[in-house]
Amino acid sequence: MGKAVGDRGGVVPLLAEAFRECGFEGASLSVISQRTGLGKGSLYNFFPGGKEEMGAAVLAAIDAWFEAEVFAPLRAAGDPRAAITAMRAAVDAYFRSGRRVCLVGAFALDNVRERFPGQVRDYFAAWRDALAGMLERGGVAAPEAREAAEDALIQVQGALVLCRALDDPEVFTAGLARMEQRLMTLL
Amino acid sequence: MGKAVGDRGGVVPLLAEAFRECGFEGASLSVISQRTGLGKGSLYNFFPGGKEEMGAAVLAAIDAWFEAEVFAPLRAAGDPRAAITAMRAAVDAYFRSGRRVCLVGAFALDNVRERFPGQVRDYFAAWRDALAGMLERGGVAAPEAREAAEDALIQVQGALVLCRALDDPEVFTAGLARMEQRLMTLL
DNA sequence: GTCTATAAAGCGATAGAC
DNA sequence: GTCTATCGCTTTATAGAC
Repeated sequence: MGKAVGDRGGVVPLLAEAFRECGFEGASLSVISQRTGLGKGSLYNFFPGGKEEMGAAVLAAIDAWFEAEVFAPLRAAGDPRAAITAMRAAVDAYFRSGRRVCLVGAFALDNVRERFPGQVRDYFAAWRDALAGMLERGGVAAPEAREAAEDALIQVQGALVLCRALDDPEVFTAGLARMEQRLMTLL
Repeated sequence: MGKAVGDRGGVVPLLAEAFRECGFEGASLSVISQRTGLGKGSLYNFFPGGKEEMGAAVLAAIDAWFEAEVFAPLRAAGDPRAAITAMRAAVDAYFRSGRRVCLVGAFALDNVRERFPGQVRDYFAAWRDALAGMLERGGVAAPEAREAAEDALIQVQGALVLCRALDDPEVFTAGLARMEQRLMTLL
């Protein structure tokens, strides 16, 4: 049984958790119905496009969160070293120190990716570009900044995979620490 | 339509490709039937346990390949630097420069993981331990060797995720190169 | 050993009462 | 706006002919 949620905006976070924990295909409408406390009729009232629209809404919400909490701060002027530490803290909090999966990364590996190719790509591209831009403002040359940004994203995603596979949260925490340290040495 | 394969051993690679390209849930029996050219009756003759047994057989085959081509060479005595280069080459070839997904990593992110927890964990643990042991023989202290090994695995898995998400094979190639370089600087 | 036919269950999605 | 009932389809798995 799930919570009672009044509007579409309140449903999206529950959908996101369902997709994260069960996978997009594994989160059937009956699972979603149980978790949200809403009947299928209500779900289709909020999302006439069905699961496809639910997935798109969840990806949009994730992108909006990162835009506000991670990308925008990176783009804002400010101490680069402080920005890196803030990014690390936000990422660690969001992924609950590795206990939470990155839905966008999971979609990318799965063939669910082919249903939301633009949203998956844009999420990572926006993150990479925001981080690379910040590094450039900190004095790093453009090609090196871009490579370092890609490397940081790889570190986050890889740490999530290995952390889940080994079932060891420390793997994620240590990986994030190395990511932060490597970015710091560039500045 | 698929190839005609005579025995169970010949079917497993086709199953692996089906799971990689469609995901474990997305690779339905009808898809598998088409790709292997075998009817459902034949498939259940080879794998009485159904998809569960197919998944386990594929994971076992992947583990066997890496055991022979990656883990064992790492455990064998020999020049550590040459061993690192050989590992990089084997990994790059196996994942087809990023165009192929790591099924074990995909299972780890998806909740399919809960169906094969031991096999997913053992694959990464064996890789990490073989690599860490090789680094130790090269003179790296045990804790640093283990961390470097975990970091290398993170690099591979993260590069596969980002490469797929951005649809850019160069992301994988560059990530592997950084992995190799970082391991080299330890020796 | 391989096939076709079929069973039983679950899926996403819809209709219509309230 | 929310529910229940139901549609049509696909799923995994089995049975039985050959």
